[in-house]
Amino acid sequence: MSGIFLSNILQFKIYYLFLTKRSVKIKYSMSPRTPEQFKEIRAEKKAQIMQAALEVFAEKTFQGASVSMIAKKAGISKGLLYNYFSSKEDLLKQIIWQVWNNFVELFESKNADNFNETDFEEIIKLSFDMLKTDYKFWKLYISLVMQPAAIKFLEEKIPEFMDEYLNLYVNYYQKKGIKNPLAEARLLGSALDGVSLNYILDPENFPLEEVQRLIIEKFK
Amino acid sequence: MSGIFLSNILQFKIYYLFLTKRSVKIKYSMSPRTPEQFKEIRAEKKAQIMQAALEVFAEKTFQGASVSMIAKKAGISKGLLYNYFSSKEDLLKQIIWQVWNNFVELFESKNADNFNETDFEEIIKLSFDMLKTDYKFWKLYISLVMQPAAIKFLEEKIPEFMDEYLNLYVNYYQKKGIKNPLAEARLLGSALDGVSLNYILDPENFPLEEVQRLIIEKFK
Amino acid sequence: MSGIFLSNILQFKIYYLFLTKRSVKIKYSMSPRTPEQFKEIRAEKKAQIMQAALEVFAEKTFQGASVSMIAKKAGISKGLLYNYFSSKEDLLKQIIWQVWNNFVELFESKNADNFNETDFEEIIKLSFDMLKTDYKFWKLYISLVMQPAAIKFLEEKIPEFMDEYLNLYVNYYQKKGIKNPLAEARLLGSALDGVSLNYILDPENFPLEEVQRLIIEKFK
Amino acid sequence: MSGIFLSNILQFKIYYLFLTKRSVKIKYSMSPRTPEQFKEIRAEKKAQIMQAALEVFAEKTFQGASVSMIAKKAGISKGLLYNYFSSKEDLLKQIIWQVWNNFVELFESKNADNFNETDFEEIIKLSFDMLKTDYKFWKLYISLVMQPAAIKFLEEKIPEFMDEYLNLYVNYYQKKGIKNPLAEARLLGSALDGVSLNYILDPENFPLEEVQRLIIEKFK
DNA sequence: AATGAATGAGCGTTCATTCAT
DNA sequence: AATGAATGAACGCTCATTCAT
Repeated sequence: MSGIFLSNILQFKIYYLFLTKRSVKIKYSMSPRTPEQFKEIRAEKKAQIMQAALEVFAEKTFQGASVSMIAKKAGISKGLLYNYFSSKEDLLKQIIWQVWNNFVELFESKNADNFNETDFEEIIKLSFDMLKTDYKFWKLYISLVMQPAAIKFLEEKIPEFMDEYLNLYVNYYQKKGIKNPLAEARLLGSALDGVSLNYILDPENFPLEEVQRLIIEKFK
Repeated sequence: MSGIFLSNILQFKIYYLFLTKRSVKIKYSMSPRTPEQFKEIRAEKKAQIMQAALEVFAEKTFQGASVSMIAKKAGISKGLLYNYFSSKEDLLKQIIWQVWNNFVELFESKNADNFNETDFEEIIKLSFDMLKTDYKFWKLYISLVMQPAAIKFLEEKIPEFMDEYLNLYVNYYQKKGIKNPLAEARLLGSALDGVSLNYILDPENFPLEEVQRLIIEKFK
Repeated sequence: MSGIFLSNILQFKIYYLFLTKRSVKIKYSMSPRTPEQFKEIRAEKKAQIMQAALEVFAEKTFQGASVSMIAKKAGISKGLLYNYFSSKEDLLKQIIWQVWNNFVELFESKNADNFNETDFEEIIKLSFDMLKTDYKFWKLYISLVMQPAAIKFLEEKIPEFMDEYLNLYVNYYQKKGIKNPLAEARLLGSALDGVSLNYILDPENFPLEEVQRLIIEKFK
Repeated sequence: MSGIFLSNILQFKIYYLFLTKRSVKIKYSMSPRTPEQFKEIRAEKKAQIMQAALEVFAEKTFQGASVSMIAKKAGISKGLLYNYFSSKEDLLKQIIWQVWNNFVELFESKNADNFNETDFEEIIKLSFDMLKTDYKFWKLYISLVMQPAAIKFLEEKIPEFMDEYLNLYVNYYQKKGIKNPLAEARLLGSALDGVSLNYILDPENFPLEEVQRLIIEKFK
């Protein structure tokens, strides 16, 4: 596994919005529902459950969270949850994978060859921006993804993706003539992870702006 | 909370030794025991239980670990465990606090004024050395300390200690004329955290030596 | 209760046909339906559900069968099932009673006075024939009728019918001058039950033909 | 599967006594328990649970019986039941196998060569005697053993034992010069099964004595 | 100091049944 | 007539904790 799982959080934005924008209650017409309406209802309810589960898992640990708590937070009955997810573990798996797939998909769209200093600065800035704006989501996500239960699901996905991710930075540093580009890339990833973690744990006292400037200065 | 909880792991060494050196089975004479011997037996058994609990908690999460598992791993009966700890939560609390107290105590003995470049390099080297040598312990410790249940106990202790810890590095950077010494110190702490985390998660592929050199180069 | 509930299976033939002949999918015209057509649709769907339920009950036990399974096997929604049967127990009750009523009705039409040796031999032969030909149905039926839940419903019905059934054979043996006609009749019934059971449980190794001959030889 | 599973019930006597004789409450001394005492307590409690389970399974079906009911009937808590049996299914399995093993063990001790007419008559008489005396146990046992869940466990055991059982009677009839000894043996087994079943279902009206005489007369 | 039998609350999950559409 | 989302009670099972010995 590697540093990417905390840093480079930028890309989750879209998923996050997707996850949350639907939690508004929608009133349906009284006419018989079309299959499309059923699907829409299901999709919304599913997102609603996943959001609730993410919060409870983050606060209590996967093992410490009970299906009752999740159902209560989602405003549904315990039984209905099993209409959408085959088990508590399936619920976790779907949360993890959906986030991860969004992440990977977006990341793969980047072209490693064109990655220049401006891109670097921009991506760092955006990442820090995200961390600040979506503080609540990242707190949840980090809490979740650090748990053994979550890592279990991620472990099989990460290796294949890892090279590609590192390559972006390794190439970048190589082109800049840095001596040990891999170490440089791994340290950058680690630093981003560490910053994310420390900011999440103590957002009020962590000097995020200045640290961001320092990272750009030291790693650009 | 802050970056210190993962980085600067050096100081745990002594506690670690304390914790493990006693897990050797000792045979006692059959003659009537003195009160001192009783105390010693109690102390040893307690350490033995805590060590077992640390391992089980790390592997299974606090919530996922059962008292039965811990008792089994410690080689005692479930009932006896409650002779030493009033509850599972108390067991966790005592583990966390004992580690923490050892940490704080040792750290406070350092003199911030004498901290020079040689010390810096040395402390970083020692930290990385520890990470490598006591890999298993740190894996356990990090797994444990990242759990919400553990963080709950640490949260009340950390703030008072935080300033002192940061001061060491803030002073160091101040004396060196660095522009923003606090940001520099927090980034260093974060980087150390991130490195610890990434190395623990993938020790075989992480270029620890080179990353260590890079850190000294960038942060000295 | 008594031996009749397994033996003398001949009489179920008509009911069996009634139950199965309707499980063929029938296409209806799209023109507005007459009330009679509605009734017919209802009747057919009911038979279709009962057939599905019989199979699931037999395989899984009444308690082990779920309404979902039955609805699925019948090709309808769970909700619709409750349009035809007020509860799972009602479904079982209706299956049992319908089989039973067909059985009784047919049996009562026989005239005990005319029952001679030729009739005896014929009825035994027919019974064994049925057992072989409709093996699958009898397996289901026996599995179902041996369950406490089914016996509960049968228990109230049987006594009134018992005498009549036994009378057929008691009269027969009386006319033949057998010493204890009741015991003879009950042993015959028991033997037929036992044979049915054993054949159903192990059809490949049970020497049905020879056993049939033996029964005629010993009980005629 | 075959007829033996109901008939020839004689051999269970010892097990039955074993199962029931222990359900008397025993008071233990107040001194610390020796390991032997623990074992004894466990064995007794286990028998007590098995007896309760046999009764509930028989009345409600394996699937219809709940662990709560069994625990209640056994006078213990639900949790304790799992101290003795790893699952509800394990409980069923242990009941079935223990009965079965006792049965097989005793049966195998019989010598097929010495089996003469006196033995035959005696074994039939004893069987019928058992059925009458231990009516309650046989009712339970038959109800249990007819359930799919129980048959599942027996199925693997029976075939190897079947031949031996049949051989006893096949040899017997062969020596007597009967034409089709296998069919004769299977019919006898079936008749005994049927009689057991019918007697159990309606003990007050079934003419057990006379039927017994008839069987000896017809099958000796 | 030490055991392990015993409890009971709560877990994840299933399922008969209802109901809005 | 027909659907399937929704409920809630009860299921099998686990486990932190207690207690007699």
